[in-house]
Amino acid sequence: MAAAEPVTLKVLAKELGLNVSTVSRVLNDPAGPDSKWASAQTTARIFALARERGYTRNPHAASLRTARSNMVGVIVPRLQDFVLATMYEGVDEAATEQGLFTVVANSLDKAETQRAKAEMLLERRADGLIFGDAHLTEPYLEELKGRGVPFALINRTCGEHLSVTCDDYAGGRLVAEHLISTGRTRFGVIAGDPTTSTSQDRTRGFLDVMREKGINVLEDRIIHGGFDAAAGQKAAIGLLAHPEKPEAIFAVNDFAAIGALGVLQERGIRVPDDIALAGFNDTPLAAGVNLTTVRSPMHEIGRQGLQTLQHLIGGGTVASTKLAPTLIVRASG
Amino acid sequence: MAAAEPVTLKVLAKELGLNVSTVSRVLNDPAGPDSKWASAQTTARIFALARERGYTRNPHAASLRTARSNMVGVIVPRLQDFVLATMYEGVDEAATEQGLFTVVANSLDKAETQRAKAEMLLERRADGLIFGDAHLTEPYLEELKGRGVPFALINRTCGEHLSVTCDDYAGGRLVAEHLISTGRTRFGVIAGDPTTSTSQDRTRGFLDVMREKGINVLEDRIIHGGFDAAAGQKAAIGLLAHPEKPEAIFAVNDFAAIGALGVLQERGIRVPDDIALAGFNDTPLAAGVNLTTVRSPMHEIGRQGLQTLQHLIGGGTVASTKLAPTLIVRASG
DNA sequence: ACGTATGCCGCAAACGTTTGTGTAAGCCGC
DNA sequence: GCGGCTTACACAAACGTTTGCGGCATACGT
Repeated sequence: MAAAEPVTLKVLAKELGLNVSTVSRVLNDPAGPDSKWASAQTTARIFALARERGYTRNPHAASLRTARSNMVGVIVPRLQDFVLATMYEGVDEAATEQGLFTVVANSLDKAETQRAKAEMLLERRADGLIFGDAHLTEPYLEELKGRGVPFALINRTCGEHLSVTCDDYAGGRLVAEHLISTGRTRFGVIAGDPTTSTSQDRTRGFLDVMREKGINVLEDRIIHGGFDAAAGQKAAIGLLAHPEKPEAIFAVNDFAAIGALGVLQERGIRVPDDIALAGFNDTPLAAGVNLTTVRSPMHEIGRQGLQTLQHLIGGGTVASTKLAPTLIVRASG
Repeated sequence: MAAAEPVTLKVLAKELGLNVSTVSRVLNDPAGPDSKWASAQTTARIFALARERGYTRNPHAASLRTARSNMVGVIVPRLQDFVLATMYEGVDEAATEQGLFTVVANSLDKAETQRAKAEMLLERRADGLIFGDAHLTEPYLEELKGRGVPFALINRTCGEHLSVTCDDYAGGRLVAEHLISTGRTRFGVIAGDPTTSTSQDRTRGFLDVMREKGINVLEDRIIHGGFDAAAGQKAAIGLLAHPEKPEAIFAVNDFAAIGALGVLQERGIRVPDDIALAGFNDTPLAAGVNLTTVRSPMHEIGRQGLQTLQHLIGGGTVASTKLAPTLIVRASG
């Protein structure tokens, strides 16, 4: 067990009687074994020795030289959120395929934290950023654009900034059409954080259908708050406090829906017989509690988010994307 | 809007009429403003200009020179899992406090993927690794130890390897004592993946109490599988297939418990009147569906996991830690 | 007054890559 | 048999840090 000296291009080159530049070029050539940078024989010898010695390029040296880190930073409200965790998985999967790697950070949906984390990632020389926590008014994104930092949004849109999202408006419509088709006429909405596009678009889609069908959803039956189970519980309690209980509730998010479900069960309200309930995203727990919901392609949103960013970095011309949702009808509604 | 040339030590030094070495030393001195590397005046000038120009150290250059990346790699079964996501948040929080940063990867609980991701992280020159996906037999960890790679385990233990976990055995005991105290005598266990310490320790704790109280839990009432809602559903169906239904079910994991809950409700079985149900971890959804469970300090496990690793890297002497769980009694049991 | 300590700072060599440019040898066509 | 073209490599300069060493003052001790 020798001193375990690191195996660098230099030691490979010396052993092969070559210059580091040649070794570097061959090893980096995407053409692989039939690189045009050396004779077939030399190329083979280089690959053989590199493999034998277990050579791995020092990414710090490479990044220093090329001024590219091959790293993209991802900022999400919170990784604990299944939805964002899934999208991040999609981002990371696509990144790995492209030879990139990702670093993720929680913003807790707070502007200052978002900014701090983003700046930290930029200090680490991220080549680009992906935001999963955009709010409808977002001066920081403008600033970044001004600074020429490449970035893309996932999950939530924000103005004209490049984004990959679910077609939330369409998803809201799906739920509305379904619940109306079951014959209900009084509705409540657990609408999530009003400063986000997901909240707004989903409820807008829902309400547009209601309006089109001539159904009036009272303003005070639309309850805003957060996206988690606790917010769902609180909103449900609010909706049930009305003299005329709703016949169906649309929560724009599965977690909020499950929180609401807990309240209903606690009070002995039968679902869906007394009140129907629908969520959004089709997280596994929705299946676990038989919740009607809208499936959004979370993983794919992440994947395309990274691809979009990469095109942007590559200087290509890219446009925002909206992926289609699917209604999943289960026992709750 | 000039060519936006990067602001390096060199440009600072030139502007100040100093040498880069001086600037570097002052900027790196943990003593901060009263560094002993330069006169108070010079130090002030350096800090002033650095701030004005918005200097940020190039981490690639620094890492190249120092051969330390200040990055630790974290490997988890899956970030979608709330429990591991929370632990990772703890890791990352502690890392940020220490001026480190983290990169996380999913292993999907598969040995090959775990190895592949770990090696990728090491190629990126991670200073150390944290595993949240250890299995009871784990040759790779032995190999890493042999190679001198610093690492720590969180969530699950494995042999004598350094770890920070919840005291799962104690948690299992808590559940057993509680369920017995409610007067039930026939039990079923949804035991999760048997190749993990969490599964084994939690069920062993549970069964030890049962044995101590003279209660016999039949072998076929202990159903193994995964840790997710789907596995919970399947296991619950299995348990209900018995002629004598259990009076209480302990799922070693909240998600599995929620899956089981769905099956019970679907069949019109009242919880807890007909069957009591308890989970493990106290995820927010447990509160959402009023599930009795065991609270494990997930975030803190992550934090201490990082601290442990850091001590290990620093050459200190460290021992494994088990953090105490708390029983949370809710409506389900 | 002389030697030594201390404060303050510069010099220069790494760290491991990537990449523009240089240069021999061999082959071609004529 | 000579110019030009390709093949197959070598040379060397960066990229931005960190850090051992050295040097010149001024202050201090005796």
